[in-house]
Amino acid sequence: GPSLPHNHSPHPSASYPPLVMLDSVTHSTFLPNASFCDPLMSWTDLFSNEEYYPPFEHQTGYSFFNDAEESKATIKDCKLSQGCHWHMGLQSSHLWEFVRDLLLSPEENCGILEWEDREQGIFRVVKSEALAKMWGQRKKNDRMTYEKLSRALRYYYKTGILERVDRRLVYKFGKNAHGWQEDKL
DNA sequence: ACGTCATTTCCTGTTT
DNA sequence: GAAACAGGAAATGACG
Repeated sequence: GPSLPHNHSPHPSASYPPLVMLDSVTHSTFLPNASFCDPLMSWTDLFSNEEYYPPFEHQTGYSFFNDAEESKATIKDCKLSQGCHWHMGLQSSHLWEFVRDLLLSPEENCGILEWEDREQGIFRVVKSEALAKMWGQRKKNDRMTYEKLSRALRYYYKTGILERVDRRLVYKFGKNAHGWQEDKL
């Protein structure tokens, strides 16, 4: 597989490592701007805090291989996730689909959501207010808060879209949620 | 114009 | 004490 840089730039003013490209990836279909993350954290934040680099699942086209490829991702690395159909899915109308697509898109995710158990569909909200802002941005609602977003998530327990997990900020996709399982992508 | 759906907003109380 | 969780109730806005 491709070798990825294990060191990331400590500061936005520092030079970025060259964009690593997979053989199968020749161009990006992704939006050129970084508007997805802008309202959530500055570039300074992105490059000065080690915590913003969660374990990363490398992607090629529609398949994953998250086994031994456990390296830290940089924003540039995330560009590798080109070609995945769910990218534009961030336009999805429903909250659970938005959350799902964010979970499946490392670039837009920015460490906001993280899989707790990929196979069982258990995930954790790492940055609650950032998630709320992003959802609010999607709905053009600057008054969105995690408090209100979580209320909407709790309604999903009733419909089987989500299942309850007794841990703070942890949720699980239910039997009526689809499109999140890696072997079905 | 109306009803439904999917939240959004607000709130009071409990828990971590 | 702050941040989450729990839900009830009512308001909203998009849509058919």
